[in-house]
Amino acid sequence: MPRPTWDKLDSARRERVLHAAMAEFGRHGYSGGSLNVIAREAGVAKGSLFQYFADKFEFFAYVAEQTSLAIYAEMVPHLDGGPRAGETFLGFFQRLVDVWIDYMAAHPLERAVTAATTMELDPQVRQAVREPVHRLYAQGVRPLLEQAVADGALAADTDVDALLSMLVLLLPHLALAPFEPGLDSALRLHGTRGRARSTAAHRLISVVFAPHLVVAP
Amino acid sequence: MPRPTWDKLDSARRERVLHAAMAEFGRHGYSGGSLNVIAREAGVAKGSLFQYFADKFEFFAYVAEQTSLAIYAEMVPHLDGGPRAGETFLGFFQRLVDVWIDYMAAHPLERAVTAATTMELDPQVRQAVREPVHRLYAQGVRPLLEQAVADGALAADTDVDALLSMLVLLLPHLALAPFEPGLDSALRLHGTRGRARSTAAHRLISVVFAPHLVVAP
DNA sequence: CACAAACATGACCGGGTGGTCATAGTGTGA
DNA sequence: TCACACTATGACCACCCGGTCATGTTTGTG
Repeated sequence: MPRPTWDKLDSARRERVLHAAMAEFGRHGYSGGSLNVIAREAGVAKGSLFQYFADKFEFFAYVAEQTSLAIYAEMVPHLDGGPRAGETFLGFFQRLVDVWIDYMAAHPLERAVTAATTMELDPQVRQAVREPVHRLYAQGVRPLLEQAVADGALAADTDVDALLSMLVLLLPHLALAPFEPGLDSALRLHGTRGRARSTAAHRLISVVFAPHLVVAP
Repeated sequence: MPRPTWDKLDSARRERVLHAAMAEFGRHGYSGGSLNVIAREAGVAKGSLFQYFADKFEFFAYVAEQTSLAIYAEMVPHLDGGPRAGETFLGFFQRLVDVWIDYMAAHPLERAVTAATTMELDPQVRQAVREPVHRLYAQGVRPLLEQAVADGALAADTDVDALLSMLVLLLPHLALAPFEPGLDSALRLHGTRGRARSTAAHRLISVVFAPHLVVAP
């Protein structure tokens, strides 16, 4: 909820401010990000920032939301059709994540902001920033899940809301994982030789070991 | 590397300082944590903190390392024997994670510090704090991996170092996941009906969907 | 007891923070 | 040309930060 002034702003100026804010908040997160730095880098007086946003939190929340929207806009074309002909539901989501990862690779600024919001420690800030993301998921992903349930690809008793919440939490981690030093594709994680059935933590563990297991558990 | 004074300290006082530091750093992370608050909560003059540690970073690194050591000490008895008779290597690690999760449930302070270090944004701080953890893994977990390779439980061409690095990155997330609001066990993630083979991201996705998939991909 | 070494203390420092506000500038419509 | 609403600006505010240091206290030792 930026002030009306923000929308009436000269777009070049608005872009400069947004860009500087993404860079600063992306580097240092919400509490560590400095409004002084943002104003300086954007070539704008600090006072101006408070003409656009009520306070630092609203500013950060706006930056986070805009970033989510930008990513979402990139995903929409791939969401639209649902699974392609002959594509499994799982394969469909795998493809979506690949698209997201490619986007992250091409947009370091958006990636940094995503990381900053994902890594946010303060529960209040984290939740407030996750809420609009949740809305986007509810709009773009929820119908896909419901369709999958209707098609029989997902179990009829699937708790769609719970599944949606989990996706909101997990997918950013997945999209960011390839850019974590030490977790890159050089680890030869492609291909699997094993499988496991167990609790959630167990299955995540199996993900780690799958490419290395000779004997299926 | 705390100053010598720290070790010669009255243990009650030392414990108060450590406790206050874990609480504060656990809540607000490294950059957000306040030495003033720590000193006040510990009932100690701020100047004293600088008699024990050279600066804030060394202090934080020490707190993080002590927390890792405390957790590690709890795990040692379960690491010692390696897999039990009849236990698969994967099942063994699954059991370790369960132990870790139980520990986290019983020790919110250690859990908060783990979260703060895991969520740390600054790459330098994150890496510096992860290094001693890596050493612990190299000491406690690496032999298990090597043994598994020798036993044929893991593929002979397994890159043990890479696998170790990945475990250092992933396991804390797994241990913390059950305490993330919205990711709790109420999601009925136990039991699985499907399996998938694909890239790392794909397999993580399969973890999300496994309990819900009716038809194996 | 005397002396010294070690330690605890909190006032103090420079600097950075989010946020405010009086002022100056700008654009618009009559 | 004037008047008015709007916006850009940066000096300024109170506050908090990590870190220092002179001082007083405690402790160990001969």
